[in-house]
Amino acid sequence: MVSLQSLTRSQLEAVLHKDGPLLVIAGPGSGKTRVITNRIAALVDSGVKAGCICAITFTNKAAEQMRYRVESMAVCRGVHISTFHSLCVRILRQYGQLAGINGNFSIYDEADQRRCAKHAVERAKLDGKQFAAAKVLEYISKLKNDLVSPEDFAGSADDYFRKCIARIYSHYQAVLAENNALDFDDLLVKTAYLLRDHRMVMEELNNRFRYLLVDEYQDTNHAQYQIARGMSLLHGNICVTGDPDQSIYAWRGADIGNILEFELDWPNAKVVRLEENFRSTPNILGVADKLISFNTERKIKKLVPVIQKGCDVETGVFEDEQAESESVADGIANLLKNGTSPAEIAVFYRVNSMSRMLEEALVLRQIPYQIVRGIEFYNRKEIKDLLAYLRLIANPADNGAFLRIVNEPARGIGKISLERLEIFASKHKMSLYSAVEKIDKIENLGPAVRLKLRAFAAMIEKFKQMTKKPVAELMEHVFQQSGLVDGLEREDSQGHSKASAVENVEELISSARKYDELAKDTPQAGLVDYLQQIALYSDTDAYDPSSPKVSLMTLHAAKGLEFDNVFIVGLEEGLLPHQRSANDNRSLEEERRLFFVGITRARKSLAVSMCRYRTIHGISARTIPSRFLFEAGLKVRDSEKRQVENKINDFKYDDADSQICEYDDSQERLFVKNELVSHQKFGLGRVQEFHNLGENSIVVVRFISGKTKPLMLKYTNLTKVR
DNA sequence: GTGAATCATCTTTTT
DNA sequence: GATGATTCAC
Repeated sequence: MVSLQSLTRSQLEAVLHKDGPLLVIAGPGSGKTRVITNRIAALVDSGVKAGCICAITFTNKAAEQMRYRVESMAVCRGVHISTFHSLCVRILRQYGQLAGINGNFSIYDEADQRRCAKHAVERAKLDGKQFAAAKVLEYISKLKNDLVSPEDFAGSADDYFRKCIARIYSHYQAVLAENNALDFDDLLVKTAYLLRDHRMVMEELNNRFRYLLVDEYQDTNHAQYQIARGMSLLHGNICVTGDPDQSIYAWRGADIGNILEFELDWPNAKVVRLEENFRSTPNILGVADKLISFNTERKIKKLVPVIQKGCDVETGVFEDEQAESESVADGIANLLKNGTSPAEIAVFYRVNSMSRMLEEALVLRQIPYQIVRGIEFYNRKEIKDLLAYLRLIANPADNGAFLRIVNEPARGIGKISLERLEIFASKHKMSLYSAVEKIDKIENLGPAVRLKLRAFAAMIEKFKQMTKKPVAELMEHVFQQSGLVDGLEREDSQGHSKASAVENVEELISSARKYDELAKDTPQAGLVDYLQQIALYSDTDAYDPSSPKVSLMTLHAAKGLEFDNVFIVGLEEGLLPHQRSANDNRSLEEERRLFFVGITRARKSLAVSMCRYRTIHGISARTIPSRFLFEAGLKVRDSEKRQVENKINDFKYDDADSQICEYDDSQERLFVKNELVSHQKFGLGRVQEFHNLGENSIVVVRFISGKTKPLMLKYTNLTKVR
């Protein structure tokens, strides 16, 4: 335990507040983590049993880190620390039967969900093109996050589209139930309902966890809010920590209102504000502060710097992403040369696809890096295939798993045969797997296919007998016996075997071995538990703070982390703020917070950059500097070194003042919403937004093609149509 | 009926 | 540039 003397007065207040609701509004770098761990220690110190404390974090990784910190204080061993989703899995396995949930449920990932959604659209007899799976799922997910059931929604849906969605939603839930599967959102939804509808569950959980702690509370959605509330209803010992300015998950249903209205919900709540910043230099904080002040929906909060002045935030403008990447890599190489540890350097970007160029530049300079969530490990084909075998073994009702592997490796069981199997299964309301057991009753199947399907089922039955063995052993066995390994080792037409795929599977098996080791003494250990855990594991969790590597990650993944030196790339309109968020003010403010989060990760140095041209979807296009650069007061100037003298570029970004007078100030340069305009390349369009930023004014135009584009007035030839 | 090959489509962020 | 749907050759 850190000596209490080293805490500030407000930190101390939060640490020592024992009973009753507590809201900690903690700005970036304000020592929140320290407060949480010390508060847990203080609770245990005052006689609370460690097992009665439950801390909920946002990511598995955060849980792991907190577990590490808390358990390093020996008395605190036994505190329950997990994410909402893991906690829900545990609750559902224990109490799920009350809501008709079989304990060995599968957890469906995006691909499985898409399949179910398609199925649901079919059953609702609607057009799969008009109701694309991704769109439908997005809608359903929103409903679930708000705890709106299919019945509720069917009752309130008043237009055609919503009525259709309501039908699909209800079919979708039926499909999931048939597969004995829950999707990510269901984990929360079912738990919230369990707490609401079964007083016994609520009481038991309240008695078990006398103290509840929720971190990153600004990013909780309504379902999570209800779960947290239900779990502390009887004792009221709920402590939430977070920062409204760092809410970046509204798109996933996070409700910033949860934190803003905590005091309404718990009128006797104590509120502590941590506004001092022990992390960043005043230079960095100044930029963050200026930027975030452009947001209207916020509680005014100052960032009070504590540490001394450092160097200024650098802004680079580059020709294209290659030049940008090289400059970043050079900058990193320089830092390393001066003795900085690679673990203290990070590069952030808005979208995952932007990592490629950076990687190339780093590889070239032999700089070690780790990429947080690159091509996701658990999304690889070979991994999903093997896991699908295990899923089917654990949960024979899992049609998704069945379809994935019944012909993987190829066994000569084709689409048409499977269609017939599916028709039979749905007619008799059974799973595909049990339909195979009744295969003699199915008409229209060739004798060869019958034989093949029977052999497949026999193989799965054999695997089933091994489920008591350690997961790693079973996995190894399945990998060998299923024929997957042969498929991967066999050389393809170009003479390459998929050695890396085999390596990936080996990695999976060794991680299963680790699981067997760690879980062997817990009562729930086994195949089902393993699969349920792994389903919640994302590659974000692969980030290892102790390894001496430069970190590359999205701005979202950067939440909760800090580094001495930070690079943020791609400060361009359409990218940051992202195109799809530029339409309404709320998501624009979220983009601003996203940049804010990125900025405030940096302790000593921060460099942001943009490109004049960026290649998106194979086409290189002229970009517009992000409005956030101007808002943050960042001077955009050419970085001299890497500039290619290009006469075609009839403009320069440097020293904005020098070019104010490049165009006259007439009314021609002021636009209003819905005004008709014409662009020499894109044609006719209507003004959607106009941001009057002087010479940096931005017009967002929806063109006749249906595309909406942000344009920087000074570089575009936009004329009014009268 | 099966499996490979081509074509078309969409591409933000994540538990 | 990956994923799924469709086509095409066996």
